Amino acid sequence: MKKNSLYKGTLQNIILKLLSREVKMYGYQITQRAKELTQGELEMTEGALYPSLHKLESEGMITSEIRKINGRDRKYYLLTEKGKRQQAEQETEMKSYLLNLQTIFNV
Amino acid sequence: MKKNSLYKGTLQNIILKLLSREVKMYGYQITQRAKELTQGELEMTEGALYPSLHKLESEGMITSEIRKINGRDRKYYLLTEKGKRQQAEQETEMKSYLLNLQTIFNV
DNA sequence: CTTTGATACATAAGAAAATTATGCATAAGT
DNA sequence: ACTTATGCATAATTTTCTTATGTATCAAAG
Repeated sequence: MKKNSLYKGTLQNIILKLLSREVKMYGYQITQRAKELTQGELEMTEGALYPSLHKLESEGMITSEIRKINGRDRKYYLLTEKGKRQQAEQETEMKSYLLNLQTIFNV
Repeated sequence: MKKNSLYKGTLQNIILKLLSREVKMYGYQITQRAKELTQGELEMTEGALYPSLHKLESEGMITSEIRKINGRDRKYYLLTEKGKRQQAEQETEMKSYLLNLQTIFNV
């Protein structure tokens, strides 16, 4: 992600979380959603996003389907059952991680 | 750090924060403090910690002084003025980062 | 009295995960 | 015609870790 290198290591977790809140999403949409939610602070780069999506798919966490929208192809991704379990697990870790950082930074 | 790869990218920030709360600290002490504050969840590895400290020193963010304690050498590190400014800046970024993740994960 | 675990620092090799750069293609606005 | 936004993809490089290894002191245990 651009701008703030703190996000390093959180990309996969964020992708799974965003997917868990929708039936399906496509790559570009994920970048825009992340940007909206963070007031423009989190700008996912394509070079990080797409390889990460491919990895998740190869691991069976998500599946894809291509739809032609307005004459253009979009590749939608959706969580598998395995991906849903993984997402729940990673969300637990994320919450613990956030609490730990709050402790260290006395927020 | 061991266990949870979410911490990737936060090491330098955490080191500076811990140093900002003490007059000085040595490497091993930093690992123990981090572990305490996170109930054992954050275990900094030496292979990540020491190179990071050396980098911070080479950048003028911290200085070091060796003290012989109980017949053994300890290398204490302390923030420079530049390091204090850097720490304050990074802490601001960290807080924004935490708020953004809380938004994404609706915590 | 020797071995183990904790303390203490350091570095090299390799892996993981990002950035940067590039490529292709369509649609909409100026 | 040109630029910006949309949309996906991959290669080269860099950053930042993990893992492994090395050195050394001290205390406790057997």
